[in-house]
Amino acid sequence: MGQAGQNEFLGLTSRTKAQAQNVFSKQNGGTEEETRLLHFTYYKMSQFWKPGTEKPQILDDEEGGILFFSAPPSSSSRFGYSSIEKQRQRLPVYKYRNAILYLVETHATSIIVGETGSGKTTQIPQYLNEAGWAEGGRVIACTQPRRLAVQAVASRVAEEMGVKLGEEVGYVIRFEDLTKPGATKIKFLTDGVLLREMMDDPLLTNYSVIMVDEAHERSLSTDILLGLLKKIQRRRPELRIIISSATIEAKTMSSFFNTRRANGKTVEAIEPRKDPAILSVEGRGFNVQIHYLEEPASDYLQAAVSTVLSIHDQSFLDPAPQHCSRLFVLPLYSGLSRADQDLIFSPTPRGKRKVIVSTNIAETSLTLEGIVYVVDSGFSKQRFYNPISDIENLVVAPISKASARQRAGRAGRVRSGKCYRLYTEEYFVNEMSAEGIPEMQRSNLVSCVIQLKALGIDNILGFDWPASPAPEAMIRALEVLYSLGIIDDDAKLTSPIGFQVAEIPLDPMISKMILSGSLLGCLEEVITIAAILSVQSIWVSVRGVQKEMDEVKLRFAAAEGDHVTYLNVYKAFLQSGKSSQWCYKNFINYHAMRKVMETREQLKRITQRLGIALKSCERDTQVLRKAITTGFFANACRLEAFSQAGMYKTIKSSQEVYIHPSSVLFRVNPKWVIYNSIVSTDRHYMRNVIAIDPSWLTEAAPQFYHHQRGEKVAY
DNA sequence: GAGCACTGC
Repeated sequence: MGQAGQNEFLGLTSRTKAQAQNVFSKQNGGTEEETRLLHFTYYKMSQFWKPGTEKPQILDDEEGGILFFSAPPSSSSRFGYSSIEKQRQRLPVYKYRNAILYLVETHATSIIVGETGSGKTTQIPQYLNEAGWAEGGRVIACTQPRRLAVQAVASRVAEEMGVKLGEEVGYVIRFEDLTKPGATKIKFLTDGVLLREMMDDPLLTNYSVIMVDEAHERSLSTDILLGLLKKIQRRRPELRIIISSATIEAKTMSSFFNTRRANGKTVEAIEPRKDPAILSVEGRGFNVQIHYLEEPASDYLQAAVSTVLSIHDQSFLDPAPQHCSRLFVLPLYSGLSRADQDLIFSPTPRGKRKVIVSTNIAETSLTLEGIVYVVDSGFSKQRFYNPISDIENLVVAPISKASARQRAGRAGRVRSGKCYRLYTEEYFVNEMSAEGIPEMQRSNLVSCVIQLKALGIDNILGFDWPASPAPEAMIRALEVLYSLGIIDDDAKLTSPIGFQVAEIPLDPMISKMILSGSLLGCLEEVITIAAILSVQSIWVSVRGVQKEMDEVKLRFAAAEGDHVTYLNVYKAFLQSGKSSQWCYKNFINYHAMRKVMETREQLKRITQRLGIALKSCERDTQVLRKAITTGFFANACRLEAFSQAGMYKTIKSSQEVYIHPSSVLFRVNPKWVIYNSIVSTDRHYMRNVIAIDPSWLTEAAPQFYHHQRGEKVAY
C-alpha cells in the first residue's frame, strides 16, 4: 500500500473517537469533557425544575431504592385549549405530568411502566420540552426499536405541537435524517442510529434526556444501548435517562441502573439520586375477556382452526351449512409483498368475516384496529444461536406471559374483545415464563462485540449488561473476529481493517468481504453483493408459479453460484432502466431492489469516506469469489463424496449441511462451497452459495486453516 | 426439491 493509502487509513482511525479518547476507561482525565460537564451543571441549576403548585405524593421505598407514586386527581378542565390540547389532557399519562418531571429532575434514571395507549411515547418528550430540558441547544432524544414507529411518533408529536416535522421535532432513521441542528429540540430515532451516533460522540453530549422506549422488548440494540448509557451516566451526572417499558418487570432494570453507593456517601444537592425511580401509568385499552383450554391441546394448529370456526358459529346468527365460505382468510407475515400485506386493511366483503393468520408481526410491528377476537397458540418462531456449531436456528418455542398479554391486548383496541388461549390457565400461571429470553442471549454476537470495541471497551467479557450473554457466544464472537483479522492478540481492533469494519453498518463478515474487494479490485461488485445480501430476498414470493420462476431464474444463473447470479440480476435491472415493469416480468421484488440501491449508495459513501478505491473486476469472477472467501472462509463446506447425494460437511465443525433448493447450485453440488447463511428446518440448508477452490481458504485465513487441517480437514 | 419469526445500522 502506498503512502497516500496509509495516511487515509490513519485518518480513519481517529474517526472512531470513542476509541481515541478512551472515554470509558478509568484512567481518562478529559479536562475538555469536564469543562463541558460543568457548563451543563451550571446551566441546569439556573433552570431547575419548577415543581409548580402541586407536589406529587410520594411513597419512598428506601430499601429497594424505588419511588412509587399515587397520582393526584386529574385537574379540572380549563378554557382556551384547542381540541388537540384537550386530547392530550385526556391521555392517562397526563395526570402524571408533574410527577414524571419531578422524577426526571431528581433521579438519574426513571423507569416508566405504561401500557399501550397511555400516551407516554408522544407526551413525555413534550413535557420535558415544556419544562426546559431542550433549552440551551440541548436535545431530548426518544429511541424506538423500529423505523416505522420513529416516523409515526415524530409526525404525531410535530402535529400536536403545531410545528413542521424536521424543525423543532425531527427524526433520524437509516437513510433519512429529518432534523435541523440548532433547531430540533425533540428527536426521535432508532436505538441502532443512536448507537452509531456514539461512534462520533461517545458521551452523547448533545442530549439532555434520553428516553429508551419499548425497553421490554429487549432487542439487541436496546440492551447494548442500556449498557452503554449506564457507563455514560458515570461521566455525565447531568444526563437523564428514562426507560419506558410495557411490563411490570421493571425491577430488573431498576437494579441494573441502581448505582447508589451502599455506604451512603453524601451527595451534593445538584446531583440526582442514583437509585432509579419507577412510575406506573395505566393504559387505555378496552376490557378483554380471556378464555383458556380446559385440557392442553395436542395439536395447536388443529385447535386454532376449530376455535376460529366455533367463534364464527357462535356469533353468526344464521349458521348456514356452508359457513366456511363466509370466512375471508388472509395470511400475514413480513415476507409478503406490500400489496398482499395491505389486503388485511381492505374492507371485508359483505356478509363475510375477516380472519387473519399472522406471525408475530402483528404482535408489535403492525396494528390492526377493530380486532375483536384473538386466538393465541402460545407459540412463536424464535431464533436461537448455538455458539458451538455457530448456527442460528429458527424454532417454534413457547411464548412468554408478556407476549401473551400483548397478543390479548390486540383484541381490545376499539371495543371490548375476547382472547382464546390455546393452553390451560394452570400452564399460563405456573409454567409460562414472565418474559422472553433477551435477544442478547440467543444471538450471534460478532456485530455487538465490534460495536463495543469501536467504543473503546476492552473488557468485553466483564461488560455490565442488562442481561449477560452466554460466555461461549462471546468467546465464539471474539474467535471469529480474530480469525478475520478484525481484532488482534490483545482483542483490540486492528488498524486499519478493524476500524474500517466497525465503520461499515453490516455484519463484520460482509464488511471484511468489502474491504478485501477493494484490495482485489472488485469493490463495485462486492458492495452490490453486500447490498443484495442485506435484503431478505430479491425474488418475489408468489405461490403456484414456481415453474415459471425457476425458468426465469435460469436466465440469470451463473455457474459460480448465487452471488454472481445476483450480479447478473442487478446489471439487467440497471439495463432495464430500473424498471418496475421489468421486475414484475422477472419475478424480482421491486421494493427489495430499491432498498438494494439505497444500501449500495450508502456503502459507496462509506467506502469513499474510508478512502478505498471503487474499481470493477468486470468479468473476472475469480477475484470476486476470493474476496467473498476472505469474509466467509469460516463457512466453507466440502461435499461428502461417498455418502448421501448432496450432503456437505462444514470444515469448522463437521456439521451436516445441504444446498438450499432455491440456490442455483442446487443439484450442481460443487466439491467446495462457501455459504452466506444457514436456514434450519428438518435439515441445515445453506443459502447463497458459491463454488470455491480450497487453496483460497488457506490463502485467506492461514492460521484458521492451518489449525483446522491437522484435526479435521484432509484435502 | 423448500417453506415463507421479527427488527436494525
